[in-house]
Amino acid sequence: MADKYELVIEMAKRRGFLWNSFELYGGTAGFFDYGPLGAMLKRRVENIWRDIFVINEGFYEIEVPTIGIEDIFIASGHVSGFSDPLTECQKCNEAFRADHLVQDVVTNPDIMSADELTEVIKKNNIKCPECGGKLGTVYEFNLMFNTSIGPGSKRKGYLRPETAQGMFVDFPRLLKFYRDHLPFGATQIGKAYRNEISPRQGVIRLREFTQAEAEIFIDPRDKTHPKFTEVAGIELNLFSHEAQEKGESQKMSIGNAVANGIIAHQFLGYCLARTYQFLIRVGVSSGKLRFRQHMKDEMAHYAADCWDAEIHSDRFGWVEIVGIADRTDYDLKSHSKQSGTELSVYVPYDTPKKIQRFAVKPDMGVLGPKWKGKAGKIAAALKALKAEELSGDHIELTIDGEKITIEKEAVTFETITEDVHGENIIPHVIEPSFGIDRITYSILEHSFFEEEAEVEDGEDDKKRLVLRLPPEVAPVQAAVLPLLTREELIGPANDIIKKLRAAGILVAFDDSGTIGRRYRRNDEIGTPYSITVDYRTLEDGTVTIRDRNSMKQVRTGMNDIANNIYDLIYRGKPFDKAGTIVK
RNA sequence: GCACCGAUGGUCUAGCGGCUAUGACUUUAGCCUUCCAAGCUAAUAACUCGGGUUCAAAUCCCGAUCGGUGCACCA
Repeated sequence: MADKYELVIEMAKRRGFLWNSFELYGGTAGFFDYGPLGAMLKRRVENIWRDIFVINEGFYEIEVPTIGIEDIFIASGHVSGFSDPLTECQKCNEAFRADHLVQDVVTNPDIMSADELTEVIKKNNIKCPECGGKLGTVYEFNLMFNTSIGPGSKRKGYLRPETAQGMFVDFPRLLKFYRDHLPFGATQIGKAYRNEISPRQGVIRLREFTQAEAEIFIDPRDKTHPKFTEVAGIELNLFSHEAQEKGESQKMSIGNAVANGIIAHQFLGYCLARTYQFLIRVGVSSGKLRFRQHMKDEMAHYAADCWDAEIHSDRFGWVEIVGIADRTDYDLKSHSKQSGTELSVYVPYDTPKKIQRFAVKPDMGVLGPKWKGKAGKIAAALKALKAEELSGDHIELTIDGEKITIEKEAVTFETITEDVHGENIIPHVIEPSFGIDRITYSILEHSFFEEEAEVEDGEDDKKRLVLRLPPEVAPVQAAVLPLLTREELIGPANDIIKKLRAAGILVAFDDSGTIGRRYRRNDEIGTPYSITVDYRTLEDGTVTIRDRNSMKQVRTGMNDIANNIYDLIYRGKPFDKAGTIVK
């Protein structure tokens, strides 16, 4: 009956990967603690993400407050759009979306306030669709956690529901940092918060979770990627619109998918490829990974194309762990409007363009003294006029409802030809957005194996629990085990520990119980390598290294043990090159 | 948020109105042990919380919390 989720979570709790938060006080749904091993695992996943997106792609990381002011979320649409108007039946207590109930009677319920919706329901005598009962007052349930900034409640604040807005808000600073050149990107790894109505599914649906997001600002006219050829050959499991209608995903190279128009453009394809490489590197199994394209009706209206990386989970089926979207210029435009600041990039042309422009020049020397305070408005109105409107003897204007007549001497106009060297464009945004908690859980589930161990005569079936984590993400990277609990073996073991720690390797010492038990303990938490000190160590200074996956051993010198282990973990050194095979 | 089901050491579990609350595994200390968990000895450790019924509640009732399942929600 126990499914894999149960097995994995049980192990994770017992060994210190994941704990329910606030357990001491009974716990609260939607919150999880990372224990000592879980926190380390998660940190290593984040660091690999940094290696790929920050170091190799050059998208510097920023860090902004997790609390945002109201303006940000008005611009992003979260204040209005991240809430649902609910109404409850007074009789059967069922809750309904008020906007859905009135959509037949009014044209655009989306933009109506709760009060307006209440009014509409009352006027049209709309009843509970379940039992026909009376419906209560409409209220907004917003999924953002809110708070107030400073004493009193004047300044509203919200815990951010995504890290993305931080990068958009800092756009002008980022643009300067990158010296006014497109494309550029910024990333952020941090907490985000959503006050889910009823979170279930353990660590899959959290109220506080960690996102790793990149916002990459590109020229909307050029969505190619200079390094596209590097990834064009990578084959992905694609679940496109068409594939979803057929119900079957297809293997296809990124190059082909872009060429055939399945993926909208190179830049998006490139992000899919790097996402794939990241997920495989941290330990998601490729056979349980697919990229699903959003259907047209599921995509945000502003998005050009959107793909989710999904992993297959034993209990939950296909689960979204990454979203990769072309958000076009939606976010920058919204913040531009809300803040009243232009958010654009000046892009020079290769060769300057000749542009013919009609220019109106009000003579402020005449207008100023005559019209005083109104002169500014008059000048602005004049500039908006066309040639034929300016050519009469008098020009009639209406300023603040007052008719004003301007003599033609007060204004000159001409059509001028000038060189234009470039233009301001609003970049498009490509957004790969990663749910780090879901990825961390996926790794645990995909790495978790229950194996039949060899059984000697007269023994029952034996199970070996092993977490086949990639060495690079394993929280404990090496265990040092004296074969027997004896002083003379513990000495060299401590020397080895010192060397490994100096090389930045997280190492555990364990001398409790039989050697077999200790191997199993380490298998269960995914420790990739165990170093055993035996009596031969005292004779010739060699130790054995045991490989967690194969349970094979090599014997090697303890002098360069740190380099040896480091190469095994980080440089992909094959295990049989680490020493001479034992047996 | 609604409905149904569940909750006992770290983990799994016995209990069915009255016990000093089973047992196993784990863990810890010691013994033994020269390479793949469960040899020996000992120790630590639990009735989710709050009310109620009763002489007496882990056990019955009510509520809360958490977990599971279905519905709703998931920008």
